[in-house]
Amino acid sequence: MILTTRHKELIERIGVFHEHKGMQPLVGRIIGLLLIHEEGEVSFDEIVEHLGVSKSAVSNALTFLQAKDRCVYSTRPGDRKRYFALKVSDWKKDFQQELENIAEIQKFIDEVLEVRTDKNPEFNCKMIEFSNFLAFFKKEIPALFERFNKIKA
Amino acid sequence: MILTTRHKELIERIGVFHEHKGMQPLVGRIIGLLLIHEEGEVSFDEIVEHLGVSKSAVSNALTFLQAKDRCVYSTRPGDRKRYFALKVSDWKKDFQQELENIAEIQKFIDEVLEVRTDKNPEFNCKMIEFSNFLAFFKKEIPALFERFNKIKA
DNA sequence: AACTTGGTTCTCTATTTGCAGAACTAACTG
DNA sequence: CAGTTAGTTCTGCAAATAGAGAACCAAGTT
Repeated sequence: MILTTRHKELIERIGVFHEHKGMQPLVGRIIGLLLIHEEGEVSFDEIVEHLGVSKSAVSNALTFLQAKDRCVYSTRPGDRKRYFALKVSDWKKDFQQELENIAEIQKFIDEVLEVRTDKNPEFNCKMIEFSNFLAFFKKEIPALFERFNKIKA
Repeated sequence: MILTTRHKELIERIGVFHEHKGMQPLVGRIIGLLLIHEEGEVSFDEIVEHLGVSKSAVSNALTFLQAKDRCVYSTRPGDRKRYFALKVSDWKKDFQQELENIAEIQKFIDEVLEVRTDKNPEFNCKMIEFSNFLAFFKKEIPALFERFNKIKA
């Protein structure tokens, strides 16, 4: 597959988006490439060539993506190459994970409430409300997916 | 206010939590301190002392927090010091912002769909479903807050 | 006007990060 | 078993980051 300027530019933007989420640059670029590549499966050296980076960098980035369960490879009979693909099927799981992650702050809020005195009841009150909201939010996550499945059907 | 080991350890953990979100270390620690400090308002040099860091580092971190609208300071008559506090009142806005941020990926998904051929319809199909879900999710965010307000009342 | 206080800005440095390139391994190939 | 292919691991470096410390500024004090 030949990448146009538009493809390349989109890969870069997907890359920086993921950088903002804390991923290292190349990891984000690879996600972009795997999203854009028409076959969805891209060999190791295609990644090296399309992104113009070293084999070592690609190897490390792919190891990371696989460890995070965001990427898998398949092989073909009579071909030693590995063909890497995103686990797009898992987007629900991933998204749910992200939602749960941002609600993680509740643990800290609750710990903070344990150690706080009642010198500033207004502050404490706000924190309690936030904690309650986060608890509510966590409970709502599965319901959200159910409602989506319902309207889709 | 005297910080116990438990306080300090909690501040550190809140710090690393925020580091994982891409903030620089000291910024996360300051958030922790402002959460834990019983008055909720902490002077510049109290921050310096409690966290054992330089004035310059604190100055930069506070500038950042204020720019991100996560922190404000107030002053007191006859006292030149600034007393810094988290904008805890804004937690709803902040949380909503975070939710919208993670749904930002939809823009990229849609752009990707524009440039993809139909060589892998299964892949495309998954992506379309994901995009639909994200659109649904964005619409649901305000409703979520409304429902919370209702059960709270 | 010199001194203090409260904070900012500038310069420099230690650490960390992200990657290149080379050396290496493992499996196949002639 | 020498050579190729596919990818990994190791070593080293350039750039980015985070923060220290000093110089600095602005406002009040003596």
